[in-house]
Amino acid sequence: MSVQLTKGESAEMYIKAIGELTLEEALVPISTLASRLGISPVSATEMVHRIVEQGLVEHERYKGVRLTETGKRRAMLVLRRHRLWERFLTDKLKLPWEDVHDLACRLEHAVGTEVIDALVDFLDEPSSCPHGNPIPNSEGEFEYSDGVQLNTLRQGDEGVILRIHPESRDVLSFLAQKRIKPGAALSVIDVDDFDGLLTISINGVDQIIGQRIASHIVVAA
Amino acid sequence: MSVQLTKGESAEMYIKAIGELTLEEALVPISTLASRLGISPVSATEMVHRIVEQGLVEHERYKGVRLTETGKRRAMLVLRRHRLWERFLTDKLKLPWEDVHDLACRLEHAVGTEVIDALVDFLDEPSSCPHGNPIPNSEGEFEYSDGVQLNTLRQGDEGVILRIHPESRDVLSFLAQKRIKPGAALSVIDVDDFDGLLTISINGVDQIIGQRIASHIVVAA
DNA sequence: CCACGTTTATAGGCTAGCCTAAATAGTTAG
DNA sequence: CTAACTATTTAGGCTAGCCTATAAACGTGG
Ligand SMILES: [Mn+2]
Ligand SMILES: [Mn+2]
Ligand SMILES: [Mn+2]
Ligand SMILES: [Mn+2]
Repeated sequence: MSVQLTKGESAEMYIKAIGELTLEEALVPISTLASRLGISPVSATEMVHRIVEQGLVEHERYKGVRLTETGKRRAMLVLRRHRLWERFLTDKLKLPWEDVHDLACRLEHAVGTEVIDALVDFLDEPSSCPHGNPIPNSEGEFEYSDGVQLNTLRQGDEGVILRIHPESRDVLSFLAQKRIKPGAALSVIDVDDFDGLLTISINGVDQIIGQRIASHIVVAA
Repeated sequence: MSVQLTKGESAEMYIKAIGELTLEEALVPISTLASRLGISPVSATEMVHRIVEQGLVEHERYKGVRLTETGKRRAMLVLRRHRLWERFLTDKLKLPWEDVHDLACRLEHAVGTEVIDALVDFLDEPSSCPHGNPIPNSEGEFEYSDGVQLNTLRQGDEGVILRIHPESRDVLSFLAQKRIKPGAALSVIDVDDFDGLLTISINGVDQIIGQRIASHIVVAA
């Protein structure tokens, strides 16, 4: 009769986070990981030791962590589940763009391949999440299309928004409110000399946004 | 940025199980609960104390447990989520009848009202799970249509299968294999004098089934 | 009415994940 | 080359959920 409750969702969140942070730096400091997960550095270190034991990551002392091949595959499969659930929640259930990220973060741990494969069929093999990030295939492989962070653009530059990365509820609801989404064309009207505030024209409207938020917006190169 | 992992799935499983077992006896002995959940009686007793503290159940010493109003509502909402996910998994994802119960048992804890309400719309407000059990409404209310357990029928009795209850992977795959599902008409050809083996005619085929499995099959009165 | 079986409690233990405070080790800028 | 800063470890603690072994309390059949 036994029912079996999950355990080990944490490990999945750790490797997923490492996978996402690896896009920025090859070696992720445990402190960065800890703050991303909202966990104390001490606890993060403990958990890192556990997942090192499990062969999911390598740790270079005082430098940071890196996923092993196994770990990378596992992490990408979590990301796959996450992004597929996001597609389902937005496309089929019509839930708000800014809500689905957190909801998918719960669902991503609940069920495995059987459901996910069926979900892929049901959704007609989508290639990206609603926020523009690519969905890894069943082997955990995927490619990011080339793009640059909006905060690196200068006055006069133009481009189309490719994706929002990394995703978080705060960032997404801020952007939803300003109607800034993947697919939108934009041009940089001005970049402030002091704080780097960007004045951009998007959907025919001028908006002023800061460096922090701009770093989450990836624009086609 | 904190991520928040669930905890408390166990409590949901306990109250759900109590809710289901209450159909048979008003006061559920902790031992019954324990064996249903595949947990030791000592651990089940501990957990019962915790959910008593939380006001979800009442415990009559040496008799058993009973859901409080709050507990009943909560339990029925878990059941609601469970049965809705089952419908989704069978109707939309085309997953096997006998697989969806266990899968839904994972999904039922993952997300709350926002997703479930949207799911109800998406599924066009289904009234029962694929195994014939009614889906409680958003207040946790529902009604079982009248029915009797197949093992209480005698030779010559006829009826239509209403539902399978209680559900479990073993029971469902056994029945799937024998193509015994809700909606099917059956008649009792014979009841064995010694072990109560039932010979039934269903879908034009004769089948012999035991008392244990027959007790999971509810037939229209 | 009392012995036997069931139910509950007690005692002692375990793992996963989290925490803080304080000590120590490594890196790097000046 | 060392002080300051950062990264990690150590120590000590906590909760939720599980476990086994053993003891005590209860309730009922004969
Ligand atoms: Mn998650
Ligand atoms: Mn996304
Ligand atoms: Mn469950
Ligand atoms: Mn069902």
